[in-house]
Amino acid sequence: MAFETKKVALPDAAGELIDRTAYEPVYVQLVNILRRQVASGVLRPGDQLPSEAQLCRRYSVSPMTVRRAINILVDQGVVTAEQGRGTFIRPVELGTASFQLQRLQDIFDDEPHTTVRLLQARIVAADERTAQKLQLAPGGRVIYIRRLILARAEPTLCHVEYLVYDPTRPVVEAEMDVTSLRGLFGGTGATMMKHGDLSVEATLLTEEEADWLQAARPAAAFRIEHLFFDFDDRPVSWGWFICRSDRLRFTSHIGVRETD
Amino acid sequence: MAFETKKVALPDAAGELIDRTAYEPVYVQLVNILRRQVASGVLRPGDQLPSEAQLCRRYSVSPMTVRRAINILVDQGVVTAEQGRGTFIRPVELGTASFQLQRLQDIFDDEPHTTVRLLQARIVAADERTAQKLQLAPGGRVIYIRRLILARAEPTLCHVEYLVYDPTRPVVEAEMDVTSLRGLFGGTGATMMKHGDLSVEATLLTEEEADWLQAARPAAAFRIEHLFFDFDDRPVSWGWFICRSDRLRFTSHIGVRETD
DNA sequence: AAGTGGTCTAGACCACTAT
DNA sequence: TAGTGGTCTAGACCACTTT
Repeated sequence: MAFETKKVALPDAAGELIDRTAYEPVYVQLVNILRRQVASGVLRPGDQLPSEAQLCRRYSVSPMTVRRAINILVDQGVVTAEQGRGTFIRPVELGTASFQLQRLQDIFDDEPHTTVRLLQARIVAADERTAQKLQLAPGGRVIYIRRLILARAEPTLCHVEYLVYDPTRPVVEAEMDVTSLRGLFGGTGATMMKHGDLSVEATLLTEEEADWLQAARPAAAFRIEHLFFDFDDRPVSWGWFICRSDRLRFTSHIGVRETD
Repeated sequence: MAFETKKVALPDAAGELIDRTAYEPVYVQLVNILRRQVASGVLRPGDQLPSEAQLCRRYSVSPMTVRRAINILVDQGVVTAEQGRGTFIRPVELGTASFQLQRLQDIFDDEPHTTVRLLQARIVAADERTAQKLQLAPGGRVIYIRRLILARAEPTLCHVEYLVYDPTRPVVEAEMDVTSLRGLFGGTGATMMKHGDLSVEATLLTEEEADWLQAARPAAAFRIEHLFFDFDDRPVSWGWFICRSDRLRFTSHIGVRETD
């Protein structure tokens, strides 16, 4: 039984050839051939790949093309290449899993079904924590903004943001399009940020937040904090999103599937 | 004033050359030169990079080497290349942020300071949800394991796991090294898993969990669920980690710094 | 000494976009 | 038509590991 499946699997995987007439580039075909061998179990963690010279002959491609394919597999975390020794299939590791914040962005980008409601917006003196984050003198002025984001009419996200208030900085005006998150994270706003730091925590909803998000307390939520800097590396925006956990889930996959 | 900084910045960034005697490969040097131009603001979102031919002449390198450098910048999300048009600096986007589960793995890997305490381990009949996840007939047998992980003597993580109980599968014995998480996620265990699915949620601690983690209720925590498959694509392990949010934080960065 | 991966060259040809 | 990125070749030379 086990023998039968092997008899079928091996020639299939080992017998693949490059199709020079195909739309897919050769190096992509080679990546997929090797990925399939890992995904099907022909190649297992710890196994050594054929050497680059062997792969050149086996698939009738030039060394550079083989190297390109292998570099991609290295980037994808499928194999590790060790100079002088060889290239080996990597075992699956829990730590390699990664979660994309794209899931949050998707909510904003689902335009016709997403609306932003302005809850508060006013100029205030920064408290100690805010002043420290935005590198302001204590009591410096900031724009305090509180937004509620509704996805398909369901309250989904709270957003609290503190913006440096400085009339000489043009960024302020762009940000003041307060009922559009795209202003901040999609279009023009993004081009005014050089970089930013982000962190994700689990937190309890406050009474106020639960009220806005129409959730019963106690309830757990994601807290996604952000700190953005302009092109002079000065902080311009500090704040956080609060998102009900049942409205946002981060998923990931480790190990090799046929294709990505 | 603004003119002065420009006078200093431009020749600095534009005047860099490749050092052929350096230990760093040429393509890495070129990546870093271009990254510095983005990080310093010489190149801004939307700006077009010099063409590949221009870069070849400018830095006296071959086309393949320039292409390699640019491909790396594309992979890093710094630029986008559009055939026939040119290569352009990408604006910073929130959605590109990614969080690595390595932060969790680090806790396990900090060996001398991490201990695993077995709370429960027994063979039980799978409930409906477990049977569905592990693709078992209702009432099929599973090994139920509950562990507490202490990092530097502090209770940090709970782990609940259901393993398919099948004496014909060798994986079971390897897993039964119940007081070592490395068995599952570091060494031998990992080589028996072909792939797995993971998800992260925010959740409330149950009474039992709060007790074990020595936390006051109500408290928020991360819930990291996992489902692992063997080389025949059969599920072998389903479970989840519960981690106090104050003991685990996921951080990320978007935009370009001098180097990664 | 033989075999491995790592870098780099100097082109060629193609597909696409703009003018 | 000119300029752009995209692919691919057939080598060369180097650094490293193993035998």
